[in-house]
Amino acid sequence: MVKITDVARHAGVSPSTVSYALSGKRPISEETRQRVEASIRELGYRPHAGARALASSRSNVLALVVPLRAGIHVPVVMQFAVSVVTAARRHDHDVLLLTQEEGGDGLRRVADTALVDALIVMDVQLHDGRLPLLRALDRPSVLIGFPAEPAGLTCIDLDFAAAGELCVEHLAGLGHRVVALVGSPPEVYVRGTGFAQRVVRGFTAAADRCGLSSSVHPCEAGPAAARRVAELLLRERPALTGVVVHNEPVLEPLIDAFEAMGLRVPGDLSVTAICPDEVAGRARVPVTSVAIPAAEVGAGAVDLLMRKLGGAAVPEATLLSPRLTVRASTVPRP
Amino acid sequence: MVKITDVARHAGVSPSTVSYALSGKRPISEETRQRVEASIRELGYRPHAGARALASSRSNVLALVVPLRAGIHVPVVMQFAVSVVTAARRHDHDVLLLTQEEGGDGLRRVADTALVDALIVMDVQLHDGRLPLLRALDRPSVLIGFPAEPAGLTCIDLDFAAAGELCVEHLAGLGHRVVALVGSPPEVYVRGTGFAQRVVRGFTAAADRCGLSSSVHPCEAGPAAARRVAELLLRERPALTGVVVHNEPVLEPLIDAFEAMGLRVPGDLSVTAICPDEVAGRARVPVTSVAIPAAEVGAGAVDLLMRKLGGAAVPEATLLSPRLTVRASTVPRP
DNA sequence: TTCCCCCGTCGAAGCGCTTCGACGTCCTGT
DNA sequence: ACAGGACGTCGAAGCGCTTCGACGGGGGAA
Repeated sequence: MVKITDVARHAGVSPSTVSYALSGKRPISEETRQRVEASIRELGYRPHAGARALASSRSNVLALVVPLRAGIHVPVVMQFAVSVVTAARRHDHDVLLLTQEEGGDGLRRVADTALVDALIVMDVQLHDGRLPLLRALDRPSVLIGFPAEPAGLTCIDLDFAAAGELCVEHLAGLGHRVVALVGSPPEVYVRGTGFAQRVVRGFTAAADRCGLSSSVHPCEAGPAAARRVAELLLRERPALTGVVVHNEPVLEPLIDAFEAMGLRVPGDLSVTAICPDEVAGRARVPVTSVAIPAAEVGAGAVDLLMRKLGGAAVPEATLLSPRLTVRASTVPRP
Repeated sequence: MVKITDVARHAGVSPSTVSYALSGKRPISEETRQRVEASIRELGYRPHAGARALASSRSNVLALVVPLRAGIHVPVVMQFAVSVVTAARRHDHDVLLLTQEEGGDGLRRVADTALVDALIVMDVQLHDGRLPLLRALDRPSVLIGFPAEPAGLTCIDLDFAAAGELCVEHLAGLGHRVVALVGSPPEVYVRGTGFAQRVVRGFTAAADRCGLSSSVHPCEAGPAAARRVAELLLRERPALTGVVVHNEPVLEPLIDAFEAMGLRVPGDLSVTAICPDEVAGRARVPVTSVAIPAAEVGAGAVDLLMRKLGGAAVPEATLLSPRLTVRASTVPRP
């Protein structure tokens, strides 16, 4: 293994000079830097990560905790993860993968052993057991998602309330007067998943503001549940012409159910969804939707973390504005 | 930060004794170990990962390279990743996440900087550009998937040839005499994805062996392509009664297409697939299938790596036996 | 009883890097 | 012309841990 002293000898300088040439933490003459860089290339020098971490107390590694639980859309998680890795690499950092399973212990372990400099936690619950730990840890962290009490933490996420509003406003703008939200399974609300509740709030608020008649309907996964909800809507809200779906696996079955009941989409019913673009795009009728900007959120989380590691103050809450993509599933009210 | 010398002082022993008590690399009296452990607990000692890595030249971190490319089923990748992390934790190791995007450079970087002790590479192509690098690296690695020339490497995967055979044998056992394989998109074969070709080999070999009439049909993703293949099969192989599908996204559309053309599954046509259980299970007709044992493969890869790190010799090729789950889509030939 | 060897422990020497203080040298302002 | 800086470099002191050789004491074999 070639080490910094080898490079130093080869370039005719001291090890500290090599270090400074590499880090830029002190001025080094152009000529010396050239020589050092040439030696590094020639010898194929690679600084030893462990030694570096020990001396600098910086590992240049971030921890990423990914969720495993049911009900979360795996491809989106993957997009997050990939964008986090990509963004981290831009800042010369690597990413250590932790599973939710390990819980708080995993976080504490990688933080306490100085394996990582900072942490990103996905899928935060409203009353997440890891929150006290994250507050107490001596390393910076960023949450993807918002807990009930985000004070003292740094959080980033799509602005789900605004997403809910945006869908309603889009429908209202098309002249729809009676709208319904088909939401996540009941247990998601019970569990206290913040974003689901925030969608409901945004949906309801916007409907009230726009003077629409609105209702909210949690829905299990699967075609059977979709059919039940469709029947219920048809029966109890016959004037319904606008539907917002916040429940990926149910989107297609729900549209199928409507059609099976003689309601054409978008002819009789305009449908908009909050879901990944791929889900919206590949449905039988491409669905007007607000996408989860996974890549943006991931990159944003890394940027926040880097700023914190740099000692900068960052906002506690970062809400990404939703963007609505109009597709074939929404039309003006007949 | 509490360090090993603090523990040593607190327990009234030398730092080396603490180290040995922790690692077990030298005998330590029961009584001393007790005392050391008590001190560790009391002080909340956590060994510094970087220092440990530097002194022992072992980071206890594995690299995992995940693919990003189109055409691979994301949930399966995630299952791999999670099972790798879980298995690694059982061996007191952590997992560093790398994306395919970084290519060979990423592998070289984490290996050369001693950030990781060993590497797991997913989605290996038949003529993968990273193979020479992996062979040259001074750290052990395990490939998930088989390249054309696996000599000198350690590989693990589902035995796709056997999976193809198993599907055929299942159909043959039910009395079917004319079978077809609906495979991956043509580019997958062109790209040289080993497992796709191995399925074809197994399928053809078993059909020949069983005296069946067989044919192979690559197929693009999407319902349109599925319909085309269905029509082609109906037209050119009217006696067809058994189909093997090795193409997740096409499975459902294909069945839909058959039904739309008046062919009932399994009444007229028995269908079996090589795909994740969730895909097979959630289809309109639950499909008899051979699953990708992602968790097994991931855990197996980690085990191989640990053995290699321990200095043991391991087989170059590990093929996991396919298991066929019979569901509603296959019945005896009428 | 004597010799050996093993058990359990210690001290010290690094592992490879960063960083701090120090020290020339050369430039600039007055 | 000279003090005061800024610049560029060096040496040495660690960062916290593992590991190697050494050593005293006790037990078994002869």
